Formats: sequence, C-alpha cells, structure tokens
Amino acid sequence: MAKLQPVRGTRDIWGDEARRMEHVIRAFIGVAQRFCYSKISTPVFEFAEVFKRSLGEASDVVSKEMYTFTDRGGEEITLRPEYTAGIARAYISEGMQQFGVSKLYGYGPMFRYERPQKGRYRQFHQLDVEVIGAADAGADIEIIALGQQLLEDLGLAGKVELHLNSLGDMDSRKAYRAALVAYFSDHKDKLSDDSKIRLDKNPLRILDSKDRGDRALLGDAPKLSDHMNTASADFIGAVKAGLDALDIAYLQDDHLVRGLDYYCHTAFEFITTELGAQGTVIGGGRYDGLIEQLGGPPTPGVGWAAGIERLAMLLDETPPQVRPIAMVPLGNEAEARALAIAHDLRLRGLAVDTAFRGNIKKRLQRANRINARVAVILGDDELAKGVASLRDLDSGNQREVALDDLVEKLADELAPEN
RNA sequence: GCGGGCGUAGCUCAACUGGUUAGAGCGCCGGAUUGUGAUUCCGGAGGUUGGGGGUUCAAGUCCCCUCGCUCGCCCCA
Repeated sequence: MAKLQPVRGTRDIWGDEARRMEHVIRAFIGVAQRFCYSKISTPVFEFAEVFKRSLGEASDVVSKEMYTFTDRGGEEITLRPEYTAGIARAYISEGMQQFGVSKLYGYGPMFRYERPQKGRYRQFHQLDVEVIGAADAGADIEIIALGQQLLEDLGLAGKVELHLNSLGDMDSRKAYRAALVAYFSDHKDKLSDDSKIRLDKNPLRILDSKDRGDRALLGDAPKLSDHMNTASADFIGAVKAGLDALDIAYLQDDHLVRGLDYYCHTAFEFITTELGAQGTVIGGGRYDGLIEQLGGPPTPGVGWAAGIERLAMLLDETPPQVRPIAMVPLGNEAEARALAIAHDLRLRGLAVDTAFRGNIKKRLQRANRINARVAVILGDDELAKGVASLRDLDSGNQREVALDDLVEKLADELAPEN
C-alpha cells in the first residue's frame, strides 16, 4: 500500500456514480414489487461449503475466484461470489417449501478475486431475482419479462439484446455432451489450448470460445437441437411462445451455455455491445438441480442476476435529483429559526438543505451548486419584520413572505413539482 | 492466472531528440460586491511527475522492480 487507496478492484462509490447506482436499484425495486416478488437479504458471507457444493469444486469461481478465509472459530468462510447459492441455502434453512412457489428479489455486494476491468470489479453489486418451486415455463417467461421491464424503465432496452438458448434437461444434455466430446476429440489438434482443457472439464464452453480456430470448427459441430428430447423441446418452445406473446424480442443463440451441471433448459443473457468484453448486463437461467445438490428436496428454480455497475454505466445521463429548498439564515437567531422552518418543511415532504456555515454569499453559492429552486433568506431585517425573503434561484426574483405563512406557502407552491 | 497499453494539480491534459524555477483549462479559495448565487473582472493556494531503485554532469522523459488503472484472454454481472 504505497499511499492510502482502496484495495485492488474495489473503489469508493460516491457522487454521480452513487446516484446512478441508486437509480438502478430504485427502478429494480419498483419492478420487483410490481411483479410481487418479496425481498430477501442473505448474509454477505456463508460457509465456504455452500458455494463449493452449489457451484462445484471444479468451477472457475470456486477454484480461483473466491475470497475465502478462516474465522476465529476455525470456520471456513467465503464472501459470496453470487446470490443464488445463498438464496438456495436460505430456502432450505428457512423451510420455504411450505409456502409453495417463492418469488424473491434482492441486491447487494458480491466478491470475486478476478483481474479487474471496466465493468468488472472484485467487489461489485448485483440485482437478483429467483423463482423457486415452479417447474413451469411461465416462471421463465415471467423473470425474463421482469428483466425486460427493468431495462425499459431504465431506458436501456434499445441498447441491449436478449440472447436465449436451451440446455435441455439432464438426459438431453448428457447425450449432447457426449456428441460434442466425440466431435471435438476428432479435431483436438485444431483446438486452442484453452479449449483442450475445456474438452475435459466443460466441453459446452467450447461453443462460446472466442478463439478463431475454435470458431471455425463450430460450423460442423453437433447441435443441441438434434439431441434434445421432446419434453425439452416443448419446454423451450413454450418459453419462446410466451415471449412472443409479450412482444419480447430474442435471439436464438446456440452458443450461449452455462458451465455448471445443475443448469438446465432456459439460459439467457441480456447483452450490450457498449461495455467491451463485459457486455452481459443480465444473465440467468433455470437450475432445477441446485437445491437438491445442496441437500434440500428436489426443487426447480429459475432466476437471474444483473450487474448494477454495468447497468449504471449504460445510463445516458445521471438522473436528476429532487431540487431542494435552501435555508440561508444569517446570525444565531435566524439560524435557530431556520432549523425549525426546515423541520416543518421536511415534515411536509419537501427537500430542504442546510449548510451550517458561511455568509450569505457562500450559502447562495452552495444553493446554486445543489440546484436548489428557492432560497429562504432569513436575516436581522427579515426577523425584525416577521418575514423571510424567498429568492427564486432560476429567475432571481425575490419577495417577502410572512413567517407565519411561509411553510404553508412553500408546501403549496413546491409540493407538486417535488 | 496470461499478454498489451497507460500513470504529471481535485478533474481533463501540455512540457521538442533527457537540459535550468513542471504549465494550461476547469474546479477550489479570496477579492471587486462586509445582506445576494448562476455571468464578468482581479488575485491566490494546490505537485517529492503513483512508489522504490538504477543509468547520467543532468530524468516527468531512458532501464529495472512494485502499486494502481486500462484493453484483450480466461470467466462472468
């Protein structure tokens, strides 16, 4: 640590960036509530076992990206690298199966030990929705629709494309995997080094390789659709029909895959081209095997996670803040008076800023900087007359208003626009 | 974890092939205007050129290490 700085891949979030992220979160809460999802907060750390069991020992996240440490009690603890595993654990811990279908939303920080890039941090923030206990394609359709509405509310729908694929059920997937391994094994000499490793570990991943040589092989590679059983084909068919009915456009993307074993059927990502290699802004899918793998009853689930930073970066502009009333008292008596007036105005629901120090010039400068609509100037002259000077900061017009009427008047005049 | 690029004031950037006291705009602070912002004018503060080491008479500039950012790979949100 050469000088005082945040640790690599973390940063202080304030000013415009904080406002953008807050805007994203507010929009998300609004949409989630419209869809009648319930808030769930799970701990930012869990027993390491929770993630190892749900993500798999061999996954990249577990093998090289987790922040894991031993606490004073000797427990192996991990800062959550994603939301779903913790929610699945909570579902089991809290016995949520008694409630039937659980529709949950949450948001907060995640931690992954990765090389940082734009839109990729070691501490980052995600939005998350999950539907647990519903095997019906309707759940898949609904969460995709939820994501679409979030993007529309944020004004980002035009910058993002929905990519959609099906991984099929376990049987289909197994059959396809075998076919893929057979095909790529025949061409192993032409595969990239990365893909040679994938061939053992995670052959589906070869499909979304960015290596040119790999891509050249994809044309003749077996397609999942040829290995999908009827049930699987019907399922993705139902999802697509549902999206069509809602006018949600999507791109069939045969190369969109998921590495982890418990994923099945629907896989989707909302992708933008504006963030370089970190273009996935919302990613999700169905994970019918997860809860069982964690030790719970066989329970279907589907969900997605969104990167708050990535969404915030895509916003065209920083959302405007409420324009406040600025209190500008001069002198001790006025200061006390202003405090009481500010209190009353805030009780009426108005935004009021107080500066605590500075002469009239300083305070008006501050009022201007925070984009206040009106300044309430209160000095000896005003106090003597029992009035306040109201200065309209857009027009520069100034008038006197009796202190007795002040709160009422401001509430009347400003409330609608606040 | 692998490979490339970049670190100069709070921010955006300048400083010819190494050459004297590292500059500008914006922002900030003060004044013109001791009770009036946003405009205008004047003045000011602010830098161990990310950090450490080396080469040289001389390093912001060249070399090495390190920290951070950034682009790509891996992976993902």
